[in-house]
Amino acid sequence: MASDGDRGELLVRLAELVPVIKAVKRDLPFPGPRAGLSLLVVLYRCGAMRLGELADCSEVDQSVISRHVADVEERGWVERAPNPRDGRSWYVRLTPDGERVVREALAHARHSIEGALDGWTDEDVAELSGLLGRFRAGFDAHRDRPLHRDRPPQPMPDTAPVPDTARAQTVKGLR
Amino acid sequence: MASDGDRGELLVRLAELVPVIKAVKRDLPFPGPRAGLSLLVVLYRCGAMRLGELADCSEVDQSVISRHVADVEERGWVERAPNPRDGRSWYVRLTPDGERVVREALAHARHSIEGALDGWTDEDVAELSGLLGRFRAGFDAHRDRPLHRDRPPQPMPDTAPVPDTARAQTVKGLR
DNA sequence: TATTGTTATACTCTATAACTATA
DNA sequence: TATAGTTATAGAGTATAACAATA
Repeated sequence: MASDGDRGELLVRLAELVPVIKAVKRDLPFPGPRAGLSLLVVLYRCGAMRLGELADCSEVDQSVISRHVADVEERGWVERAPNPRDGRSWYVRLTPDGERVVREALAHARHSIEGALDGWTDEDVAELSGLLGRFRAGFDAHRDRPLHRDRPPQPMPDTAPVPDTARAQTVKGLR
Repeated sequence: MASDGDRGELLVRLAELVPVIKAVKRDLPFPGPRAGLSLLVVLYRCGAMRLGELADCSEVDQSVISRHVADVEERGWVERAPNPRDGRSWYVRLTPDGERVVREALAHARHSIEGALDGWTDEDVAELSGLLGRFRAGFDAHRDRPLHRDRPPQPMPDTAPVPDTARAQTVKGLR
């Protein structure tokens, strides 16, 4: 088991990562609120999911996700499909345009951290990625409500996406 | 040099750390706004510094730091001392009470990530800490305005801390 | 004229609580 | 009765711009 001092050192290293992530995120040429991007990345990695799952993965309240999804939906980056097995919930998935936006943002961010990896070997980078993944998995495993990043993509219901106008009606209870 | 795919993987691992940090921070029994805590941790690690330096380290605007410092100062966790070599600037340093608050917060956070490190050896943890430190240093080195985490503690001017009432006067220009 | 720090203002992000609809 | 999602509201966090004091 890792000693207390070692854990303390790791904790501070993680804390010191926050300004770095903040800087990388700020420099992104992302059109629209940055919070929407985090949501798109989750969908890009894990596939379509319900809003509540999206909230859990993002560690924010459902009400927050609800607004952000509405925002990126208006921008045409995600679309909804009703859950045929539960009329209360929606599936959210990336549109092709949304996937393009995510790819571009990730490519830019990759460029931002490029300099930080000067002199790193492929093995060094893989080692860090692996340890971070292990840490994240361990954290999820010991959590009441895991962030379940490794949740396998749920099967999408084979229904057509719901156009915005039609959805506005169903939201008002006319479904 | 690390390949593009490896860097992309690392990037996503870093992004996936954000909800973890968010969760740990949320659970802290910290009295007062969480933003103030980040500031205290920087002072705890790097020692006394000016507000502008604090802003750089925290990757936020000076105006933001100005407000947060005023807040934690009111709570008695930091104190200011005038810079004898430059009448425009202040040094900010932790009070004993502020240091206690930081230690308690860090101890609690250490406990929060304990479970995530189940089965880790001291070497594993040290390896991750080391790689993160190296990454951070590399990022700083390639930045226009580095976050200079490793900035050595500046010598504190040997003046007495400025009481709140006295400072209110100097702020109004009566120094 | 440039820089340090403060303040006014507005915008983004977030949580809480009340609500609708469905299970 | 419980759960998924929405909306109203308020609070926290932030950046921009204008400002005062000092270099």
